This record gives sequence, structure tokens and C-alpha cells, in this order.
Amino acid sequence: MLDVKRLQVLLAIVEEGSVTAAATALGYTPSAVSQQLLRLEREAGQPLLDRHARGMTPTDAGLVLARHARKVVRQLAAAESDLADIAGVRRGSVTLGTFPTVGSSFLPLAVRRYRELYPAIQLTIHSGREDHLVRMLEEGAVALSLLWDYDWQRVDNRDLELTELFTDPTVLLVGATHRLARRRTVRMADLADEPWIIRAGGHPVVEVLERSAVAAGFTPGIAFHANDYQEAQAMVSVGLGIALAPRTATVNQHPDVRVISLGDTAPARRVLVAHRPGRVRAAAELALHDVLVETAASYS
Amino acid sequence: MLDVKRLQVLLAIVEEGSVTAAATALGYTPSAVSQQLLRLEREAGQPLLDRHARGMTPTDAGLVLARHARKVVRQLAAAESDLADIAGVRRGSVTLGTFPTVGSSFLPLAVRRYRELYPAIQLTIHSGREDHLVRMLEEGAVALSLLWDYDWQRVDNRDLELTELFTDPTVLLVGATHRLARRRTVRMADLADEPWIIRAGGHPVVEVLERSAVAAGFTPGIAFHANDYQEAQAMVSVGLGIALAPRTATVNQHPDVRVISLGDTAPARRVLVAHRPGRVRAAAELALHDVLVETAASYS
DNA sequence: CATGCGCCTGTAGCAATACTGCATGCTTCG
DNA sequence: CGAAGCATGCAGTATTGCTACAGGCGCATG
Repeated sequence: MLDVKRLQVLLAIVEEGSVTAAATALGYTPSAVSQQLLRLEREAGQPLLDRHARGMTPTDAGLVLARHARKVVRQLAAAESDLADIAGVRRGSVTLGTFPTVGSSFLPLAVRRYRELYPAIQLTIHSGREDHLVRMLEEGAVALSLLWDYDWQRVDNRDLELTELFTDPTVLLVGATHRLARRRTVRMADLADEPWIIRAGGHPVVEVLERSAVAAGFTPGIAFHANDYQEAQAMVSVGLGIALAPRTATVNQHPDVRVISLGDTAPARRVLVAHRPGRVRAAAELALHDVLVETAASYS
Repeated sequence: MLDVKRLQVLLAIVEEGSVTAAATALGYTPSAVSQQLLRLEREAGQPLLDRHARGMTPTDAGLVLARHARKVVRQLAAAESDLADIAGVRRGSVTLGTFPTVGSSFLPLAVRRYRELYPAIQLTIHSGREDHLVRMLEEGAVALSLLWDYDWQRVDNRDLELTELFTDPTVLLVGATHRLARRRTVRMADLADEPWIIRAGGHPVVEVLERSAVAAGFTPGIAFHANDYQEAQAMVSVGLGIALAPRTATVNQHPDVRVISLGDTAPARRVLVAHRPGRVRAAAELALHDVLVETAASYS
């Protein structure tokens, strides 16, 4: 049986990129890390890392093993978390994961309702990006997490149990002086020649524009790469271009921006609540789950 | 981070039922096992096992932790198996899991075809019960496994990827001198007053009879509990009663037994091939998968 | 082309840890 | 009431894993 400590060492090296970096991250000396690595490679019967002058990169075997190591480590973290739950350390408290747009639109409603119903329960909320949320779920750092997905990239994690809360349509943002500002609805096909403002850094919402533009028969011209939806709205307000956004992102609406429906000419995203199955679910957690579902029912 | 060795100790105690039994299973002295257990309980901050005079039983926390331990151990076994695959130790060989009925009906056809196509590849087959098959899959002891399920109890394992091969209808077995022996098809409702022969030991196929009898509006009378389908056929042949069986179980047909279709008045089972997703799949394995699917297509 | 820097690895010694062997206490069964 | 089966405590030993330090290798820089 492979030694888990050594696997953790491997994981650290893969993630940090070098033995010395891994050593400082783990609080060991490089020598110790190196020794453990060598033993692991001997046990594995094959090299796990390619050495070069500055640091190391994993071989195929190293990558596979690191992936297994990650799962093992998360499983152990989940075990510890479950133990803490059972010991009652966390009785009367829940932790929830969320992401920015929903965190500033739908979630406050649910939180208010939850506090009304269960004022004694301490609710802790972590906001983060999708991968972070999934990791926290798997490690038991949060009991529940809100997630989202689109048709073409469903959350497909076999270690999560999903409940759909509501669908969040994609809407169009235009400046107050834009030619379409007075319209209630618009079709994507009407927007072929407009300059677009999109989220920077390969944010998944970029694909929403690409796909719906393709479906409408045009290639969008990009005028600006925005870092968040507030910035996107600011640019829209001064007429630099128009933008797509999930409706939940338009709660803090800029005064000079108009929100226009796209009907079904742009895809909607699902907002979900996820939890790790097979856990002992505390009453506080089940209650929160219910409040989320219930609030969602009266939300759209 | 919890220590995996200790978790294995806990697992052994839970499965063996006592410290001494676990110790012999692990090749340690009872003292060592006891010490590790105590440390684990101290780390966990709560008792994990209830002591009584003869052995121990797990507490809730102990059960939960043992479940996590099982997953960790399997993950580690899978990691080792993947390493062996990558190292090429198993290149040109595949292992397959199967279960008795299909192992003596459909599988030989697929194996013959596979040997024709790839005579150089060494094929190893393990036959076992469902839980054993799933365990072997998860640990990487077999690369592929045949499995089966019915509508009401689908194989629902998030760590397995399933491909349906064919459906295996439930047929009726009667003795050669039975009043219905000449019939080609029969409905369950016609069999209300017959004595039945079923599989012993809560075999899942018992539920097939119960459910289809209920659907047909009667409660079956049981005349015999058989240990396997050969025995069941023997009893049917002497007229002790009639029996249900998946059609694949009727390949070695007893001379004095007649097989009669039940149409859709009895449920059929799915026969599947499963593999652990996210693995590096060897060419030999993919080829076997293809041959299974292909053979199945021309099977029913 | 030489020097220096960053990194990995090897050796020796020390500290922590896990196991054995044996003894003890508890409970149940004959 | 004694014997058997079980868990556990204690002391000693063997293994393991870490540190400290020294070397060696590859690349960059002057």
C-alpha cells in the first residue's frame, strides 16, 4: 500500500514545482522531501518527476499519482470534517459556499429568511470561484454550496449531489442613450453590428456570447474586456458597447444602464445547490437547504 | 490529517469484529492494534467502537470513519493499479469481472471473438457476486466488469461508468410434463396457483418473482429454495414447482425442462459493462470493451 | 570561460514512532 | 468458581523520518 505522507509530498512538489518550494510549504527541509520522493519513486517502480535545472515537472505517472493523492487527501479531510460534525463541535452552525453574482442577488433573500426562522444558528458563508467551491465541498469545509452551469458544460462531479434552484436568464445591458434603450425585448440577431463588452480572462460567461452570436449568425466584435460586472456596466453606461450578463448580476443596476430581455435567444444558466452525498447532514444544514429551495421557488 | 494506517486498523476491527481478529488479519499482535485504535480515538476526540465482552461494534462515528477509510484504501489500491498499468507491467493483458449466469452464456461468445481478434493479449477473468465485482473495479483489480441490474435497483455508483450491453428477459421454467410445457408464451397471471422454486439466501432475483406476482395480483407459494439455477432446474424437471430465471441462466438447459417466454409480464434485467472513469485505459482494455458491445449487439 | 547561484541528493546522527512480549483486568460460559 | 476469550498497560527494541551539512549538477552572468 502506498504511503499517504509520501503522496502528499509528491502532491506538494507537483503543485509548487520544485522540491525546495514543496519543502518550505510543508515545513520540512529539502533533503527530507527529496528522500521521501525517491522512496516513492522506488515504490512506484518508475520516475514520477522529470528533473531539470530549475525545478521539476511531473511525468505521466506522476500526474496520475498526484490526482489520486488529491482525492485521498480530500477524502481524509472530509472524514475529519464529518468527525467534527458528529462530535457536535459544529452543532448549530452551517457553512455555505457561494459565488459573487448570486451572493449579491438571490442569496441575501435566502439568508434573511433563514435568520428569521433560525436566529440561533450561526451561518458562515464563503464566496469563491467554482473550482474553489467544489474543493471546499469535497473537503467538508462547507456543507452546502451554490453552483451554476450552462447547458453545454454541466456540473459533472460524481461526488456531488445537486438540486436545481432556479434558472438565471441572460439579459442584455445597453446604455441609457442607446438606440435600443427603450425596447423591452430584443433578439440576438438584431445585435450583429454592436461592439461588445465581455468578461476578461476566459471567464465562462464569454462562451455565452460566442454561442448565442453563432446561433444568431454573426461574430461579435469585442470592444472591452471587463474584470467584473460592475466594470462592464460602467463601460456600457458610457456607450462603449453593449454586454450580456446573467440577470442576477444586474441587481446593483447602474443608473445609466438599461436591462433588456433576450427571450430565449440567449441561453440561461442553472443555479444549483450542491452537497457531498453520504454525509450525516445536520439539522441546521437541512434547514438551510430547504430555505434555499423555498426562496428560489418564489424568486424567478 | 488522520493517519491512514490507523484508519486501516479501524477498518479491520470493524470488519473482523474484534481487536484480536483484526490483529491476526493484519499480521500484528492485539496489543499493537489496540494501541493504534486508542490513538485514533484520541485524535478523533470521541469513541469509535463500543466495547463489550465479546468483541466490539462501531459507534456512529466509527461507522462513518470506517466508510471513509474504505474509500481511501480503495483509492490507494486504484493508484497502485494505475501505476502498474503505466509501468507497462500489464501491457497486453486485461482483466475482466463477470458473474455466473452471463459467464456461462454471453461471455464465452465475446471471449472467443476477442481471442480470434487479439490472440496475443492475455485475458484474465474473475467471476464473483455484485459487491465483489464493484470492489474489484474500484481497486483496479479488474479493468472492466460485467454487471446487471433491474429497473427498481439501478447500479448507482458514482465511481463507475456504465455501458448497457443487452437486456436479459425473465423466462419461465417448467417441467417437461407440466400442463404448460407445450406453450410458447404465458402470462404471469396464469401462474397464480403454481408452487414456486426460488433462489435461496435473499438473492436479488427473488424480488423479480415478488414484484411480477404482485403485478399479476397474487402471492406466490414457495416450494423450494435453490442454491443456483442448475439446482432450480433440477427441481423444476421433477415437477416440484416452476421457476423464474433470466434467460442467460437457461443455456445449460436440463433435458426435462421447458423454457417459456413471459412476454413483458415479468421484468427484464440490464446487463452492463462498467469501468472506473478517469483511468488511463489500455488499448487491450478498449478493444475488449468494443468486442463486448459488438458481441452484445448481435446477441439478443 | 570562469564564477556563482539555485536546486537536488547523499550521509550520519538523532528523535519520534510503532511493534513485540508479557502481564493484568474484565466478562462470560461451563 | 475456574477457565477461556478479550482488551489494554508497560517496558524494550527496531524501524522510520527528520535535520544538519556537504557535495554535485546545470544554467546564467560578468
